[in-house]
Amino acid sequence: MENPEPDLVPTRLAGLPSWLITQTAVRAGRLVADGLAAVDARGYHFRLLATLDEFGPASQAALGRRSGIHVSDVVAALNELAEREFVTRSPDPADRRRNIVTITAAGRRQLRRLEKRLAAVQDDLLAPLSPDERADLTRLLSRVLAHHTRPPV
Amino acid sequence: MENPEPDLVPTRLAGLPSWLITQTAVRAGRLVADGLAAVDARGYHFRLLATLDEFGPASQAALGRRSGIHVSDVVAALNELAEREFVTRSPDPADRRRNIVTITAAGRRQLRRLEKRLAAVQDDLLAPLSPDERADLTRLLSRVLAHHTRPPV
DNA sequence: CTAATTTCAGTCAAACTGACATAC
DNA sequence: CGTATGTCAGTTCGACTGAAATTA
Repeated sequence: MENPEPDLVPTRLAGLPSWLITQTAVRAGRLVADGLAAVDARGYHFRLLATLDEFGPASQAALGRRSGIHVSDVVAALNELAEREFVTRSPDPADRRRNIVTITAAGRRQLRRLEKRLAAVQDDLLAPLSPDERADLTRLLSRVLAHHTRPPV
Repeated sequence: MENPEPDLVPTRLAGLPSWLITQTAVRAGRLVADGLAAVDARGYHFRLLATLDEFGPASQAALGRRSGIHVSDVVAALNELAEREFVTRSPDPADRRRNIVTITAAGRRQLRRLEKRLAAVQDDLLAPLSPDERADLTRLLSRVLAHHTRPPV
């Protein structure tokens, strides 16, 4: 019982930027989820693996701040990643509250698979746009997003 | 325990269009939800009221197709709207499977309130963009969205 | 004492799934 | 018969909330 194709879409919706953004995000999210599901992963996994690979080992709290994932969700996602041995958790001797999370070699291989999938997704998602238009869209969205992301103190 | 401000965001995320779109959508969704919550409404309410106002009375199934809301969610949202007397449901004499849903005068007043709120939200959301840039963004998103919305047969 | 970290057990809105009864 | 409609109960993902235990 999937959502059927739309009839006429009300112009009050179709012209509303917030609606365009959230609806496009629904489509983007589906493409991403499908792409990652083929490798038995989801968005949080990519975000955490990419963050670990780019910044190196980190505490769960730091990981959450960098990836934009809530700390409590970091716990759950890391459980899943650790179970598949894509990351390891070890206590920080310098601060016994912390876990130091490290990406493994298998985790890096998985990350490469996820990146490959995601590159294909971007191409699919932005299919109707020329390279210049894709750059425009990226630039505009980056500015909007930055404006709504108060800088870290 | 809200999500803290981001540290450095990994460039692998920050440059990914799918990530920009979904993250911007998170911000947009928050602004919309907050704006509508002030009038004790949510997104589904606006979408249904706007659809009813624009196309007139309709069955729940047609309403779902036009607003992009799943039929089963239309049921729940209409329950909420009917309880506040913003819409009425009456059986269709010509097809006894159907309910004919109609917006009431109070519903139209509520819709006007919601539209006012949403106009302010758009302005807030797109604050860093010039009018031309806003139009560019809207145009680009419309094209992407249209491409991923197969036309009704 | 306050603050940060990890963890757990929830909530929430939006989208979706599966099933059922009823009517066309 | 197959299909459309309305309804209900349940799930999923991402984001968030509140609280507890531990340690700095």
